[in-house]
Amino acid sequence: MPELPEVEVTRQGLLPHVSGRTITAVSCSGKPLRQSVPEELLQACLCGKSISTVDRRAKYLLIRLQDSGTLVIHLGMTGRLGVFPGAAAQAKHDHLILFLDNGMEIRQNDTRRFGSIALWPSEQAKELEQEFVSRQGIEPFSREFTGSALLQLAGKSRQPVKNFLMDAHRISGIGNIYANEILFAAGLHPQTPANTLSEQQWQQVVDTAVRILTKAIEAGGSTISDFLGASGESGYFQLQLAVYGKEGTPCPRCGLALEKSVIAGRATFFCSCCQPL
DNA sequence: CGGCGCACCTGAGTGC
DNA sequence: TGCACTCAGGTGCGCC
Repeated sequence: MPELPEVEVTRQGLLPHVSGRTITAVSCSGKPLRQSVPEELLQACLCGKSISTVDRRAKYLLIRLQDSGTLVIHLGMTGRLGVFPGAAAQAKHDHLILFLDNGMEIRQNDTRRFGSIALWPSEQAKELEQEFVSRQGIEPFSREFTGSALLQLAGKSRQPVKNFLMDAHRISGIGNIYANEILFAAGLHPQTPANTLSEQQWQQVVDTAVRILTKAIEAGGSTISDFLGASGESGYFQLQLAVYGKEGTPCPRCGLALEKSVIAGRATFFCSCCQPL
């Protein structure tokens, strides 16, 4: 599910309910996620610690502890985080529960288990975070996200621009849905080889991406008041989508039927008139 | 090295 | 109703 906007909305929803709270106990389902969950490490490093804040980097949530340790959660395709009263029934596929000192619980739920949970213990947090950051692509809400930076990143790559946008090692946070939406809004065919875009066109991609991601976060923000106990359910929202999942329906700009194809194994939606190759 | 295909996993939807 | 099959918004590995 989550792309950058959903993760950011989860962060914003989580923050007021967890910052300053102390974790009193930890419970794991025992089932592996993408990697196995380091249960003993979590028990040792989380119990008795208070949460200072929650940050986001790319699609990862960074739950910061007062001792500078960091709990790193990736939601994968189906992951959710929510804050529940202890009395609330647990859900199928809850894999991590953090018990808080006010009787509430942070619950991580992930049906397909494509997510991940890791911990940077305080002693190694700095270097582990540096290593982590070095693997991530440009953050769309950072100053480095510019047309000239993308032009340079693209270099000679003939990779379709859609794959380029979705490549987390180059740009972080843009998944299949928003890649489709951004390219439609920017008037670029998803198959356009990355090395053929001008700096101006990259700048157009940058501006469009920021606009669409911002709108999506705002749309999600309106549901944050329901965050508590909702398992993120209402924290997930859908920006009004122009093309994703809409093959056969009229293009919102020109009225021609939208098309669907598969690029790199991912469903791709576009208007062949507004996004010429 | 770059780029593609695939595997990881469960569940929802579809068609017979 | 049941079964078989397809598809799903992420990521990283292996392979050419």
